[in-house]
Amino acid sequence: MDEVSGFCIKQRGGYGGGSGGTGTKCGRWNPTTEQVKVLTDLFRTGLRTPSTDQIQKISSQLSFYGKIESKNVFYWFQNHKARERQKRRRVLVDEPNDFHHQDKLSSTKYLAELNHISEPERVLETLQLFPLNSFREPVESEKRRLFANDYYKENSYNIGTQMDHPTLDLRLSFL
Amino acid sequence: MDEVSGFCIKQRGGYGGGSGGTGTKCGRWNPTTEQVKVLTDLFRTGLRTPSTDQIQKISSQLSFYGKIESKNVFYWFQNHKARERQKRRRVLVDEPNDFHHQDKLSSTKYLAELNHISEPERVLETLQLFPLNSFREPVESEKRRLFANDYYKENSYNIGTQMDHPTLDLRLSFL
DNA sequence: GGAGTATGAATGAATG
DNA sequence: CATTCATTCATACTCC
Repeated sequence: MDEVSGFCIKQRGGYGGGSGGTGTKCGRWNPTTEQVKVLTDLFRTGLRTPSTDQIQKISSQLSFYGKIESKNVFYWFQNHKARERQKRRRVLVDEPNDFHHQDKLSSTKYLAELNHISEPERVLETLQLFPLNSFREPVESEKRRLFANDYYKENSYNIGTQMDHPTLDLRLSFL
Repeated sequence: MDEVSGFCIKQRGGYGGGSGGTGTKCGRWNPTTEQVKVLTDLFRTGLRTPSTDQIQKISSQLSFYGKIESKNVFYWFQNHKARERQKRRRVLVDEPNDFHHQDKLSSTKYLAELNHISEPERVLETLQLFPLNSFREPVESEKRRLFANDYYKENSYNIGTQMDHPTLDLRLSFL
């Protein structure tokens, strides 16, 4: 990630062949740094969803640096793409406010605040159903539970405002 | 990827937590006791895998107590759930004979955790209970995408005759 | 102050 | 493509 050490020297690269059963638990692919570098370069170049052919070729090339299979390349791109998207989505809605240093409330008071407006909403998760047929004619590819509207922005919760009723219920009411 | 960025670029400038990791340097998120408390309460309530927007909301709330990002919440739940499962599995396998190996563990933390887990714990969220398939039943769903036919050959490197040495050059021209 | 542990972070491997 | 699980790495913390 960003602020982490750059000195992670894993013992990767150990794809030794044979060597008597390889006591090492070669459960999953452990890419070498060269392999990672090449893959990252490819990604940076713009490659996001390589075709089967491309995967084959990449795998062949990378096999020079160590054991690798096509599915590893496939998964690598899948994961890399998904995680970059995820990270972007999070950071987008994350940092804006750093109001976290004015006056520290006690834990009980905070919990009380979380209970504000104990709506009988009872959000049990997995029910993100809400009509979105208002704009845009529903394209066939509009299915998917894309509840995560990318333009999800500020959520005003009145952090430091009126609050009483210091119960320790904490029913996730703010969710 | 950008995992090669020096050391701490991040400073968790004082938000003097109630206790816990105050005074820590920078590097990785060090939750305050209040944050941990709230997260644990949420977990106890039954929340195990919060959705993206739930994560964001939780993060927003917890940011009052100190620096926090969405990914921290994400990882927290991920780890907490995984380790509880891991622990449970370990205990399950670890009980071949009913020896009171309680003396060996001798840790109040362990006891506390046992006490914690044995709680009824109603999961109010997409519980995938129903261990119908928990008994092997090797219904092979390992379809392995389209890469079951991996042409990877261990002895034929240098397919394109273009690399002969890990020079990291690799112009990506083979695509 | 080093061993052992708790835990944050990362990622490979899936599944739907 | 979104989400999840398992495993591992890295580090903060605790206790001799």
